Amino acid sequence: MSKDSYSSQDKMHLATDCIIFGFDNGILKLLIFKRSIAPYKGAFSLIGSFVKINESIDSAAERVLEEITGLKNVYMEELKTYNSVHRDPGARCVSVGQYALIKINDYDKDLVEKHNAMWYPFNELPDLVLDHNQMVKDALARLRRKTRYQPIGFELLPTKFTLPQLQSLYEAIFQKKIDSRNFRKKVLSFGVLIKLNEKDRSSSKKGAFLYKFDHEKYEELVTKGINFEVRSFINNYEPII
Amino acid sequence: MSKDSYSSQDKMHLATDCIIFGFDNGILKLLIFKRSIAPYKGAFSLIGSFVKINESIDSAAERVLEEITGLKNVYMEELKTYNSVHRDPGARCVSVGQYALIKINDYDKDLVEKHNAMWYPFNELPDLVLDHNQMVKDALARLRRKTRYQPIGFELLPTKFTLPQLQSLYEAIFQKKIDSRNFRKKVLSFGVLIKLNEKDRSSSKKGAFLYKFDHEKYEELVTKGINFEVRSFINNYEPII
DNA sequence: ATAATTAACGTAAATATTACGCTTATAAAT
DNA sequence: ATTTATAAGCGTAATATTTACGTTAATTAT
Repeated sequence: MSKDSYSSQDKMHLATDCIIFGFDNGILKLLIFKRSIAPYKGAFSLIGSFVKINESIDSAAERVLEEITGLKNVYMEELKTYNSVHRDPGARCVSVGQYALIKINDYDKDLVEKHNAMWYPFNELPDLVLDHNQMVKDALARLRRKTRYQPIGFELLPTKFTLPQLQSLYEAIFQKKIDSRNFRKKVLSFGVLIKLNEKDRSSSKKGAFLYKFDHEKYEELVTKGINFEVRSFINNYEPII
Repeated sequence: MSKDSYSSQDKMHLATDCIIFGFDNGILKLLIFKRSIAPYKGAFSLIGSFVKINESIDSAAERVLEEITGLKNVYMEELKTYNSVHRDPGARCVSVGQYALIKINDYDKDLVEKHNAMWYPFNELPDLVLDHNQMVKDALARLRRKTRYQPIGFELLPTKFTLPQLQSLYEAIFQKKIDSRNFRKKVLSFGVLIKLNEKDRSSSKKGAFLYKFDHEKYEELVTKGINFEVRSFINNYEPII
């Protein structure tokens, strides 16, 4: 949800709301915005839109996402529907949550600012309208689950990234410290990382080698039925409160 | 989808379709029905309904499920939305797939027959209307994924079941032979099965002990963060074609 | 009795995970 | 120049889990 105004009481509305994740220097963030128009003027909300009669739900989500961040071709996936009859007091409105993973340096800062949107650390989110806080929780749960068996996290990192960066992303997602030696061993063993002849020195004197994700190799292994399950993520991570 | 007739071209319809799994003596089956009214009269279809303005999507699914099988309190979960603009040539209709797992001996046979519904082995499904075959594929993929880490399969077995039965269920879901000694060891190790002092002799002279699922213990372990991941299911099972 | 069949139990070998210790490269401080 | 501090990178032994497969048990039919 997060739209303009309603009219008829007897019409079924279909909307989509985007749970937009970003990863900023060790911190998992969410893009939300402060509504400048009624209803819920001044309140925080996810970014969403009604679905038009001649567009698919993902098109609608892509449309708002581009409108607000300037980004196209973003990783996005359906989360679930939010459909309780009275979730939106203004009208019967079913909303399809979609979670998106974006590379946080790529978005259009002017656009975001213009729309009153801003990045909030996941742990410091304000109250959001309607059931949007629930959507956010569900999205993190899904992100965690998906991350267990699919190297989806790469969507949140720049194209070139270091192993320590990758590790800190997983630590942010699971809210859990990981042993760096075992982490390195495990992720390299999948064989989908290409080591570059370049270092990133922004966080240490020694500098860490940059890697990129080998999409081709990944697809090849997926069709072979290889699993990317990471056992150490599975156990003992912090619950989502 | 799977409804009566449409009127306006400019209205967004919301429907739900149920992918109903059953497990019958080693074979995974699906409950579908032969439409006796237009549109698609005579064609096979999933069981579905429009969602009414004053009911949630799950209520709608529960409503049709009860209408056709007589069953209440069935395990059911949202799969995903099917929302491409032209998926239904009759109108703009978004359908939410819901998959349900039922104990195949419990349903009301007269009701099912009356509605032209019937159980088909998963591997021998006929062509279904619209995108229903895709829904079925997606549902199996989801069932497999979910089964990996949650003992969801019990929903498909009678309350009392034997270990060989449980194994054959997993073999049907993953289309893969499992070593019975290792299977037994693994599932018992979770500690959520209660051995009964009763045997089922329907499939062997020796007879196999009956077990029941310990829901309480299961919930307790889940809150403790125990995982029910079964590694041997993860690898090398048959792809869904 | 014996054979045939499914169920149940056990154990060794192969793999994978976990818990650490140690070295390396470099910039900043002395 | 040398030392120091720090993150990065590599390796290995201990532990746990999975896999492969041999054996025994209960029962009915012959």
